[in-house]
Amino acid sequence: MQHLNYDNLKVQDATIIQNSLRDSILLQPRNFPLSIIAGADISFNKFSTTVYAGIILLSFPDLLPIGYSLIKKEVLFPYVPGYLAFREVPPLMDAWENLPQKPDLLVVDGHGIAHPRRMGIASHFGVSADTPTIGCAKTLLCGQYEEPASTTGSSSPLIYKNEVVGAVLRTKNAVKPVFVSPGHKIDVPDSVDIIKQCIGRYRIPEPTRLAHNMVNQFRLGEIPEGYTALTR
DNA sequence: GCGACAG
DNA sequence: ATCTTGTCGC
Repeated sequence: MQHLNYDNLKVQDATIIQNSLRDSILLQPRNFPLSIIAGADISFNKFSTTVYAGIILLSFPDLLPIGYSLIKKEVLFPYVPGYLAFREVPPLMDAWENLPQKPDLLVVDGHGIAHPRRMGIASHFGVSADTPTIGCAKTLLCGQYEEPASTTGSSSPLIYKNEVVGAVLRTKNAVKPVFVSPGHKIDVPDSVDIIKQCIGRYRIPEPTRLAHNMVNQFRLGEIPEGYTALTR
C-alpha cells in the first residue's frame, strides 16, 4: 500500500471508494499497548499543487519527539469538503512508509467517522495502512452537539444521524473545543481518553500540533526532506 | 431549492 | 490551508 494516487479521480469515483472502504473500518476498544503515538499533517502554499507532508513520532505518555518523516509531493486532487483524504492520504502514506519505526497509534488532522459517509481522513488512512488512527479536527464537518463545559477536559457527544460518531473536547479553559472521532481500530471512548492525555499547554493536542509546526518549517525550508530517529 | 461545508 | 495587524486576557 504505497504511492497511492488519486490525481485522476472524479469526485463521483471518490464516493464509491469511500463507501467501499467504510466496510473495513473497525470500531472497538483499544486492544494494543500504547508507547508510541504519532501526529500527521500537511502544509502547502496557497494555489500550489506541492504539498509538504509529515508524521512525527512521540513517546507516550511523555509526548517527547522520538522521530519523524517528511516528504514533498505533487497532488492534483482538489480540496472538496468531505473528500479531504483524496488530497492528503497519498503524501501522508509516503511519509508513513519512510518512518524509522511505526507508531502504535496515529492522530490525523481531520475527522475520522464523524463524516457524512463515515469515512473521514483518519478512517481512510487507518484502513489503507491497516493501523489504529484517531481524527482530531479543529472545526465541525457534520453532526450535532451541545457545547461542552468551559473547563479543560470537558466533552460532549457528537451525534450524526442518531449515532455517536465522536466527541467535542475542551482542551483549554474557555477556548474553542476540538472534534475527536475514531478513525480505525479504536472506539469513541478510548479516542477521547487518549486525546485528553495528549493535551499540553495549547488548544491543539501535541501530536497534531507538533506535526503542524514541523511540516510548516519543512515547507519554509527550515528542515530538509527526509526521515530520522531522534537520539536522546 | 436552501444552507453547510475537515484542510 | 495560508496571509496578516492589532487586541484582549491570563
